[in-house]
Amino acid sequence: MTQQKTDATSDKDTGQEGGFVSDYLLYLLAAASDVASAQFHAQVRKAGLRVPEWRVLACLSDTDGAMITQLARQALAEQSRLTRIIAQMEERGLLIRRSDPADGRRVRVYLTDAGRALAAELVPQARRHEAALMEMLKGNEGAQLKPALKSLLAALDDTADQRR
Amino acid sequence: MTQQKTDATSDKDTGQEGGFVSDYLLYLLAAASDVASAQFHAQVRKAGLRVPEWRVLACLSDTDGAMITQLARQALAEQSRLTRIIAQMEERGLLIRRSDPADGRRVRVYLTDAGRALAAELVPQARRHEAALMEMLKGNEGAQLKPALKSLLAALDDTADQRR
DNA sequence: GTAAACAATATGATTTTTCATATAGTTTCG
DNA sequence: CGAAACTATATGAAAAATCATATTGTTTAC
Repeated sequence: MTQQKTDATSDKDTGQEGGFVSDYLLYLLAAASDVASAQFHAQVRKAGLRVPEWRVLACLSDTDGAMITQLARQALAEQSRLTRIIAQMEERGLLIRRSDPADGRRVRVYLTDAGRALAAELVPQARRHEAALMEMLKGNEGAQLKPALKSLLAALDDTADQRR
Repeated sequence: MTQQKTDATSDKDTGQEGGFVSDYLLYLLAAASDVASAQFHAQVRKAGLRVPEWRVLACLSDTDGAMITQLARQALAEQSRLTRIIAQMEERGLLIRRSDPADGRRVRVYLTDAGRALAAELVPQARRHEAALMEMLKGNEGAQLKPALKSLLAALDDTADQRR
């Protein structure tokens, strides 16, 4: 019991000897996401953005004129959170909001030149960082990672049509 | 079907047509983690725990007597956050804190019977949920997911020995 | 045309999380 | 031994995120 051993379980290890957690899919996903993102998120903050802001920027650079709700889904954030993030980014001049002429409830969001410039700086950084990660993986089973993740997402999207 | 589609980008789709984001590793990881965890996290909350509390419980059921800092790493939470979570869980009678006789700075955390009972209820639920997920993946490339994630984590742990 | 149902965004109050730093205990080294 | 450097946890203040609900605009069905 209580492996109080200040020995084998030494100070430094993270404790993943082989219990439940270290082989549990949801842990592996969360840990991988956390650890893999950490370095790049530091770059994001150096560029003066918070993580959710970077996500919005990236989404908009893909799909300009998206609506708040769309952005919330894509950027993995809550709607009310997105509303405020968009407001702050608008104040900073990164984007503008325009109500959709076809449906006044909708707010469409467009990058400004400043926003596009920032995206043009960060997206390539993201690509380079991703390339470095992929480089670490080539050869290993890690090479399968992206297809495997897409497969999981596809399977889940099919099933749980709750959120739509 | 009020398909209010202001054109190609219709209402329901998440907008991942094929831009940068939808093929970006860090997005895939974060999204997969989010979506895959959502259902189970709902069960966790029904059991009266918040997600970080569940994580602590699971880690302790693997490694009883862990210290706060260890738990923070394993449960993917900040140290100061962990301190408070542990305090709250102690108040609820799920665990107890004992200062390590060998090193008075360290606080070792042990599950109580109540804590162990709750873990004995939730861990099997987690296993079943995981099994259901794996079931969805068998056949596809998704089957490679766990090895691929482990490979990524291993590669990153090797590199960034920052946090240790 | 209008009330009911619905949909998209906004907002106030609260809870959760982080950040910086304080406190307490330990080790190193002269 | 004792000061400096270090390590583990705690804590106050601030920032971020969430929840419930309000507000505004649109569609449906009579």
